[in-house]
Amino acid sequence: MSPPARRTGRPRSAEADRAILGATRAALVELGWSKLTMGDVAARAGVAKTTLYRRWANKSELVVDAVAALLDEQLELPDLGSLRADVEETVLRFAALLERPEARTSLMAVVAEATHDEALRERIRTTIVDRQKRLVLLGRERAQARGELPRETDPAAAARTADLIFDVIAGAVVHRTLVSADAVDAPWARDFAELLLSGFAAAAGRGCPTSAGRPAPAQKPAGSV
Amino acid sequence: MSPPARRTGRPRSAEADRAILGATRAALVELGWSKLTMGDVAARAGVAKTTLYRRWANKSELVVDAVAALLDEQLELPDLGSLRADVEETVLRFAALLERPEARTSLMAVVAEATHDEALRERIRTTIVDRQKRLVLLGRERAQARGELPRETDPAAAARTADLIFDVIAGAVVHRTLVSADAVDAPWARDFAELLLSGFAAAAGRGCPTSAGRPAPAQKPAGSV
DNA sequence: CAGTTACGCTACGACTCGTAGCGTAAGGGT
DNA sequence: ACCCTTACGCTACGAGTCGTAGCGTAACTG
Repeated sequence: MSPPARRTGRPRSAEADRAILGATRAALVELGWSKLTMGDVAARAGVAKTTLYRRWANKSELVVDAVAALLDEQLELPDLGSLRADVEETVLRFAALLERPEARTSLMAVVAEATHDEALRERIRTTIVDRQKRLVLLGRERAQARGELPRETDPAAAARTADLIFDVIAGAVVHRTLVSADAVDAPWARDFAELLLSGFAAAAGRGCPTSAGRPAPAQKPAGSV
Repeated sequence: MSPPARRTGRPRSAEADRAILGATRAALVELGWSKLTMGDVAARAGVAKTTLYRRWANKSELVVDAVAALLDEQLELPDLGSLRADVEETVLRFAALLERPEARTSLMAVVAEATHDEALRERIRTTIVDRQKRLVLLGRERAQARGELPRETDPAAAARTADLIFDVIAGAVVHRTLVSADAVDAPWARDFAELLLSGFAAAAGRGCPTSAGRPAPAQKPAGSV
């Protein structure tokens, strides 16, 4: 995207970049995705509409970048001394981010567009998904250092598990917030962390899975997961 | 929605209703959400554009109804004899549904619109969310009958747990499919069910969280991948 | 200073939206 | 049968958006 080329000519205005992304977020707050127009963003940013099109091919790509910047600013992994506490806090922070109108309205819209736009899908993957997956990897590292989780022997299985955890956490919070339209509050985060750490039986009010009333179901052969 | 009124005059054509919803789904497959136009749907359905607007105020409401019909057709709870198997199968069925282009592209788009449209949010809640939550309630009933889950004493807590499970399952599948853009296949469903039933420790290795021991060959330092 | 690239501005055709107005089709009440 | 009411198809329309082209000017490089 930024080949070493372009050493000559007038450089692009970094000021304009910031103004445009800021204007995009402001417009998302007021108008939402569907009523946001390129012309409006340009006017807010004090820039010509053509300048937008020189940098982004369409509305979707512009909004992806605006949202990615927001995520990077806001999401950090807490270190509260236990896996459970870190999960709860991360869930709450992510939920707080989704409270922002510009995040709510655009995240889903961009994903929707991406369902029939391969280039946009790739941009989301690199700009948002991969960037946030590091939180899971880091959290696992810390939990392992604390002895809360075993260290995996199979790196491929470990990567699969990390992806799974990422989708479960991010997916649950997004679904609760945007689809079910319910609040992600402290009690919910606590229940959710409990479910993640101990599974169904615990979430239903108990400790270990084997105490659920009958012997735990047959396990898979070693080496899986 | 259908007040006892309107007993006089020409009745609305049920044929037109079906044609319109069918045309909407077909258009979603070919064009996706953003390029779908009311005029195009009308043409496909063989009706006048004004007929669409007499029934739905805008594109979002039309698509919500088209998708809700699709969900009702497709989602049933399997009964395979164990909670684990039922969860896996439900995950796979839901994923198969999300493979359909008309479902992928419109579910997210409609949710995005709903973030700044209270009426649409309500329509989604009653038309989609509440309808599918029954799957969770039914699944729990069966698991309790089999002795796989304890019966809750507190109905309020039980309801909270059911909502939680619903968001976790639906959210994880949607996120995996549409955001991470990875396949929800049998191995993933198996890992996911394992996580839901037994929690982190099981997904990362085995047994109860307290047994997290296991000799740990020092793995890569932080920040890999 | 010459070459190159970015910027602001204006204008434009193509398209979609959602509505209004009209004449016609299809039922119900008496 | 007759009117009344409502739905339908059709056409036309103003408003708004999209994305691009063309122009003159600004900024930076060697």
